[in-house]
Amino acid sequence: MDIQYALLGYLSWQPFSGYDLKKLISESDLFYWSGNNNQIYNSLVDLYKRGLVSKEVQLQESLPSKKIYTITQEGRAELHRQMLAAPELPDCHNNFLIQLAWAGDLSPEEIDTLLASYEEEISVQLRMRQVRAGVQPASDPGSEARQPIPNRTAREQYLWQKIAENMLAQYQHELDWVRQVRSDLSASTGWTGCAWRALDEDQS
Amino acid sequence: MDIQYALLGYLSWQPFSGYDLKKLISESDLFYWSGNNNQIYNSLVDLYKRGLVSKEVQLQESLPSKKIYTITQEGRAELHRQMLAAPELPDCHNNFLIQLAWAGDLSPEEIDTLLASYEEEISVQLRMRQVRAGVQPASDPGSEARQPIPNRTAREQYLWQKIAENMLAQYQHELDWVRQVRSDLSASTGWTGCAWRALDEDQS
DNA sequence: CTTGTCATGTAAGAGGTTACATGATTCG
DNA sequence: CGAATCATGTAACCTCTTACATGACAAG
Repeated sequence: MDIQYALLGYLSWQPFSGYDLKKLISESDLFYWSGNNNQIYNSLVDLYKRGLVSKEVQLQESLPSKKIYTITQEGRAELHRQMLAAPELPDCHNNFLIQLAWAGDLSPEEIDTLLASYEEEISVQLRMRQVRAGVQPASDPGSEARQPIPNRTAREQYLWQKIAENMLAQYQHELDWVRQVRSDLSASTGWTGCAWRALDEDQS
Repeated sequence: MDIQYALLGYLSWQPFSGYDLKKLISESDLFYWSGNNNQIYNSLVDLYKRGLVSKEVQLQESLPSKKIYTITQEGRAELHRQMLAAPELPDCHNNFLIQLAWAGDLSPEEIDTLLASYEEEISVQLRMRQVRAGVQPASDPGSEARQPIPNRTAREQYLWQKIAENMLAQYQHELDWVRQVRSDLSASTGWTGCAWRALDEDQS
């Protein structure tokens, strides 16, 4: 349950409703999230049961009533405990690599088409995330980087920036990798269209 | 269900038992896997129901009987269809980044301890995977790179090598990143132990 | 005498996804 | 008139993880 940790983290800044938290999490690239609310509302109920947050219902005229959650002392203690926990290794589920692993029997053209569409997807994703992270393409002066919650400490801002850089660099690396694989493969079919095929048939 | 795809992939090489497949998958770094067998045996049953593999029971004296699975024509067709499917984006679950996101209130020493233990874990993992992938530390002539199934085509071998490089590079990048963050943070507490603290208290 | 290998499975539970449900209001 | 926003939730489902179960044999 790492979504709970994220919820508790946001609530350590200020009280929020479930709806607010949903938006914060869906707008942030840090939290991989299915996009549906069920998990957040259930987690909040659970946090409440465990006494880590308190709840206050705000009635609104002609709008559904809000539930404002506030972090408790126990919540802050739990958050602090989690902060110091032994770090986990990242686990990356890259289905494309699995797909590629068995793609050796495809024709060079088919493989290249596959790699090209992966390259395109990664590059779109990278650009999207760059924009959201406030990386501007050197021109385009308008549109400031989004700053959802200001007034954080300098160290915290530094950490958030480094986290964003980490994730962007991963997409960048993936893009460089796929481009390199494509150029390798096209180079080797380039010299000798049948060199690969000859090798292949040699061993099969 | 990407484990099924991997199973079908291995079975496209040659027939295997569930136990064999379990070992292949657990020894390979490509497939993130909980380490338990349930998923594999169930997936094989499912593949069998869908007619993608056939099954043959081999009785052995004084050993449990084996079930040897062989890929069918429909299985090969399905594998080929999956090969050409639209690639998915990688989804990386890096819990450490989430942990770090809320660690801004820790003391510089506590953050560095946290980063140091992450660095250690990544570096251990990287070395382990380098060894398994056959990357030798320039000395140490013995111990060849493991080659579970030889007789693959040259293109396939190239792809598997690139896949391994991709994953190693990701760990390497993670290691570089955490080292850079550590040196940044220690540098800024170095010049002025209280510069950070002053900034922090300014804004809180 | 305990641990590991061979070889298969069941059962329970945690976790996450998809879809459905409500109902007023505002914007194009 | 249809779609999006605000705001919360339920129910069914699928996947994955954890733990348990068997039973002979070999190695330290």
